[in-house]
Amino acid sequence: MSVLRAEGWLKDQHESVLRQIESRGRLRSYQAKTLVFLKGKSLTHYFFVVKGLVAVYRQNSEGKRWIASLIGEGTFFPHIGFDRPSAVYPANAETLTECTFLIVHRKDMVCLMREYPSLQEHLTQFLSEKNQELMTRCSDSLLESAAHRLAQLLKQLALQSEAQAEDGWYLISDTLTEENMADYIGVTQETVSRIMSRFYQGNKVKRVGRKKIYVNPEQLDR
DNA sequence: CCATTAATTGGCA
DNA sequence: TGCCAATTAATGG
Repeated sequence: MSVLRAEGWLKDQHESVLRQIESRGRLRSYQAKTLVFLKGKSLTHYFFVVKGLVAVYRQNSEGKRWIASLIGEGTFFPHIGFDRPSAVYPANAETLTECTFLIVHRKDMVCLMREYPSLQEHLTQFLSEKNQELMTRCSDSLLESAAHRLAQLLKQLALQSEAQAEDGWYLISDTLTEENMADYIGVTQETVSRIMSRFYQGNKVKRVGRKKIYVNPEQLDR
């Protein structure tokens, strides 16, 4: 039954609300690197991430892409279209890992918002936070170095996973490839690799195999 | 063990 | 920094 937990975006929501959302959605699993929706297509569904990680991105005609936002467990996407029946998806979305979503029709989502004011309020707050994040990322892209942007991303992932912290080190496991990070901060994967090498040498980041990345947020700030 | 995919490195624009 | 090429390393059957 309860696949949605009161964590992440749904934190502080009553159990009854979670169940209502669940009752109006259907579960579906996707393999890694699967397209979820395309930019410009009619916005018919919202996706709650029960498991996995998704990239919402735009791409130019030459194939270069920019990840506008990373969607992890406990939140949903896209973040627009609640007000307009004719809304279209604002970007493409692709699973970076194997994923499980609770998929809800746009219309049902709108009804839920109306029926549960707490959800509506939550959404407003959530959107304003996202707005701030986006502004910061955009200004960082123009004002800060690539190393700084990568550091911000790693810290965000570290604190977000918040699972395994030990003496200042956080584990980020099995999520982003360096290519994903590159698409997120707007550089090539070679550049990410070189910056990562500097982080290893500066004891800001450690790596075990290809999958486990340990981050030390404090060292990263120096 | 092999095939595939990811990460690293050097050279040059 | 980006782009290309070559190489090495890890991962998943």
